Amino acid sequence: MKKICAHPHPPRREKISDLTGRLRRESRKITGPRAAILEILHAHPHPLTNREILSALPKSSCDLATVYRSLHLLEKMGMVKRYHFHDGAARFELVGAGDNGHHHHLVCVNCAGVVEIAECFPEEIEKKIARTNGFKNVTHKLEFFGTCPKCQA
Amino acid sequence: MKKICAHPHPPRREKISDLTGRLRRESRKITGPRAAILEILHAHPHPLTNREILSALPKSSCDLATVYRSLHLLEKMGMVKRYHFHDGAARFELVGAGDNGHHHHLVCVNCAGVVEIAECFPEEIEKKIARTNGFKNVTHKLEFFGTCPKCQA
DNA sequence: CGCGTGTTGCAAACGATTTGCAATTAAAAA
DNA sequence: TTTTTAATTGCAAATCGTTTGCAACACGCG
Repeated sequence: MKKICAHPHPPRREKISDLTGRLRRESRKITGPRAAILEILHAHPHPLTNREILSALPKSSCDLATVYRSLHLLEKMGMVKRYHFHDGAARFELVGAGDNGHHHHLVCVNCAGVVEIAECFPEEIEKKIARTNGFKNVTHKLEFFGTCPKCQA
Repeated sequence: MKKICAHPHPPRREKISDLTGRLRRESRKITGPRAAILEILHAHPHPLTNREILSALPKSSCDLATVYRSLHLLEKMGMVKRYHFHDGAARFELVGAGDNGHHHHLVCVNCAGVVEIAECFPEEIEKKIARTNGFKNVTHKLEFFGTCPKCQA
């Protein structure tokens, strides 16, 4: 119920120094907690909850509130993306430098294991939907749910 | 920030008596609160939060906890479907009798107005995703977000 | 090295949702 | 219709994820 299933990974990765550089450029401080959080996000290429990040952090590096605040900041700067899976908790994943981070996941409803999915909702159809309804700046949230191989007992 | 935008509606509708019948068949009681909640869901063909349902109910028909419990029951019986839009609150929408209720929404990020969307994620691609990753019983959650005509100031 | 502003820890506040329990009531049984 | 019984409700307290006020603190510029 807690393990992570198989998950092939895209090659986009960014050096930690690049990450901190982005922070510095916006006159934000590179504090201990932030550096540690970036390390964790960098090491776990899956959406993580605030609590998961906290417990992955070296021996009480910081307070849970700081994790929340850091992720807000990173999200506002476009460095992480927020996801919502089955439970109520928000999850965050690092976004590559050039990358806009838009992609989807296939989540196991049993063990919560995550696989990144390359496929996306067809752009032309999304445009048509926007046009038909007179909406602007239309985007989408899309996640797949199912039972992973290991959990098909 | 609170009004509902335009929203064409599919013809699927079910008589209240059919709804209560479904309850009765599972030896659940047709109580005042439940009947009232079904009325509201039937009258508002959009996903509603528990709180919205409560305040739409005739003059304190019941407690908020009862709304929560009723919607859990209805969800478990497959009579309503749960959605998550931008804010943290769950929203529920009645599911037609034959219908499995699977459809998506286009939500205005400004006024929270909702439009039902007929389009769905291509089934063959979903099947391919499931096959490729060895997952079973794969479904998806898909919602569109954008700015509705009225909110494009 | 000292200062000023961005940051943090802590605890309290919050909003959504859940739950224990005793009182209530719809529906089956008599 | 009355009785019986199990489902249901109200209320308040408990949870959970998340946010925030505030005083203490620490980057990093000069």
